Amino acid sequence: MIVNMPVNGTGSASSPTSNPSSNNNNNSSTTNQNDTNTNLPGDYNFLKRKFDDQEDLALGHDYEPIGANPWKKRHLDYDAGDLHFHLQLEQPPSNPPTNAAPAQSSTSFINDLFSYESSLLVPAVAYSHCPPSSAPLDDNGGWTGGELLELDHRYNSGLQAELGQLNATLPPPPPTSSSAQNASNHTQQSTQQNVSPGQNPHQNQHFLVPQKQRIQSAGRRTSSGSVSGANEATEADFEDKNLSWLLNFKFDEFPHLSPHNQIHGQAVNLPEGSAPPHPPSTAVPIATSPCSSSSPSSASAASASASAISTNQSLGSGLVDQRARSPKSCSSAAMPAALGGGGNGSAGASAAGGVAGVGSTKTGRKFEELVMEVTSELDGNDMIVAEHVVVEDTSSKAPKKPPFTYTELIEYALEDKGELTVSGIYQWISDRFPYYKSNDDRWKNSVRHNLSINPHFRKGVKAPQGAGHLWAISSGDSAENVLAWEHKKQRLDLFFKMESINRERIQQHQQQQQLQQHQQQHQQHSPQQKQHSAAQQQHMPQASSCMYDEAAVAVATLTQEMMQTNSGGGSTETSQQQQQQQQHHHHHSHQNHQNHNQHHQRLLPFNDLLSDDELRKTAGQILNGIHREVEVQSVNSIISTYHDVLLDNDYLNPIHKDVVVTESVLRQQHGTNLGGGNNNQNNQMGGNSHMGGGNSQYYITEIDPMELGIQMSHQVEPSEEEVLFSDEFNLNYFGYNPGSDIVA
DNA sequence: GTCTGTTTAAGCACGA
DNA sequence: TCGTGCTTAAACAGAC
Repeated sequence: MIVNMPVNGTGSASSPTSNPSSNNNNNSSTTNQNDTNTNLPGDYNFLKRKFDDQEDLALGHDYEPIGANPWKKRHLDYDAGDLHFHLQLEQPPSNPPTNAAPAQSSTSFINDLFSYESSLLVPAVAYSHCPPSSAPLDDNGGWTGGELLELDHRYNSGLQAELGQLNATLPPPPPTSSSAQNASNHTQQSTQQNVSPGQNPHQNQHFLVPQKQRIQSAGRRTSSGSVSGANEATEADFEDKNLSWLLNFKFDEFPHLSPHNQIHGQAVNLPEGSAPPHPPSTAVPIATSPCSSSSPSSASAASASASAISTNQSLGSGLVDQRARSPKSCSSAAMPAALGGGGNGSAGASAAGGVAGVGSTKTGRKFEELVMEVTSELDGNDMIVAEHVVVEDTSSKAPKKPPFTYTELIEYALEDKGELTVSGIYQWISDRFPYYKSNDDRWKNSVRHNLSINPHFRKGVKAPQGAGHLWAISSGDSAENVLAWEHKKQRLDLFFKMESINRERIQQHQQQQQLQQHQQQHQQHSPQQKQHSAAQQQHMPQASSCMYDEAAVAVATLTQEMMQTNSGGGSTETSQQQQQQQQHHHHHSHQNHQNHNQHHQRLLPFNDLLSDDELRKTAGQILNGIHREVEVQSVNSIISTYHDVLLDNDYLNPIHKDVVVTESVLRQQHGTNLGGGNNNQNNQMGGNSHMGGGNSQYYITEIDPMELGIQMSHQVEPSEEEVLFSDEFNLNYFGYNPGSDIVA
């Protein structure tokens, strides 16, 4: 729909392709200079460059003209009809037109996960019961295009609820002796290969920094001299990164909350004789969703566990029929029909694929209820998730194919470097994705192919040396592309960050195993202690011998990080300290549960989150406010951090229009005055002096006005030049329905 | 010969 | 079933 936002009638009209960052022309060169790849840990500057949409102009190169950009479509379709209030959880630009790129902070880690729903994590091979100690642990294949799309489709729905539940989990308990023993053989080896001692997630946040070679990019973007020290420490991580954990990582439903636990049937029941670790929990093990299997039937056979594992083994790694393991087909197969897991295509329902339970709100439960349930069940159930977890042996696996298309990989590279030769693109990709380090050059052909056929990429001038040309991103980035890029940036960001968490988890697990081994060795010299240990193990729930679930551990890490951040101390506990805390917590559960519950209530933003319905209602109010041209109060013109958004701000209260526009994903568009009038009013869109020219400024959003309860003032059959649906997305979504236009 | 860039084609997955 | 998006493969030509 189009919301008429009357603007100051002065100023020059800008082209429809102008976007909030379009007035950054004068700064582009400066930005480039400042962005000379001085990548520091946690520096995602290259991810921000998308917002310098005029940057190409600053290059001074002549690019081949481009035509229509089919590239956009795919990345916008999934947003149709969904509120994009996830942006509230990010860091809105302090000055949207010029600083549209959200700054990364330590809390962006959380924000990213709030921006995604947990269900983007792909089904895990889980055990319906604790596997035998010798049970092989394996991952279930590589990233696929389908998984990539799955990430997209799961982008917008139900994230608050899931994250609330995510946060309700705690760090994993220390493994029992048996579990440590069982896991030590395979995991220790894997962790030795996958973990650089001493790493922590924060160190890993500079994963985007090229490890070996900084590609010179024709002077505009120089090599980074900052690549040293910490970067070297992560080189092994690059070499050994294995993302299978993320592939195998999904909450089919949340143990505490899903009202549909029963539909998982035996798959979610603890093995007979193994009491739930924390009765009277309703918790179930991480739902088994053996989507690794190429056979939907096997996937739906939630019996999972061993069979699924063996299937995974057979699948092996690498290029094994990735399409057959598309999470879509997989998840849909695995998803119980009882969940009404329809959801074809639409963003809101897309999450249903395999994420069934995820959309807690989709199941008719208010988010607050879920939060209450989470917080209430924290007592005694904190460890549940962590006790039904799986650690995979990823040591022997070849790198998985990243869940990004070639187009995206190229785009990332070009966004990072501005412009690259083909070989530079090769290098950039292979530096960051070990999958492409292989000698197999077929993927290079695909890269070249994509460069050629995709108008999003433009061939620039000849490379200074050698054959080939410099390639760059098309300068035709409009506002919607900025949004699409924001999404993709988050995906990439999340991709690496979750990987970082995984490494941390493995490291902790290794330390725990070593500790357990040490204890066992000590016990061997003390029969009495050994006997005591045996007795302890006898009383230990069988589930405790299960491996840690990567999801749970990752979530626990998230929670820890959040807690630490919220505590304000900024203290960075070592893994051992955290481990000790976990142990302490485990052993003093009752008291600590209470404390922890309070801790959660104090630190976690559950009570500040709104349900989907409420969000939509709120959005409707906001947009109605815009529509009615009520002067919106300025409360916080800058929402800078996660805390601001979730803890300090009440976005039910009136906020500045700038914020509204940003958070409502309104896109600037210029057009003729559809509704007439109101052009003289000042909408206080400060900084957008380029707008106007006698024409109204409109904002386009994906929000369905009818869904928001916005009454159409009247319906106008727009003339050809009045059609503001300039992009393919809107054409597809609104179908030229003039009733979708909101005019003032 | 190798690299680069273009073009065509086939196949698969997915959604409408 | 069809259209679309993506991947992969292959052929070809030009530049180095």
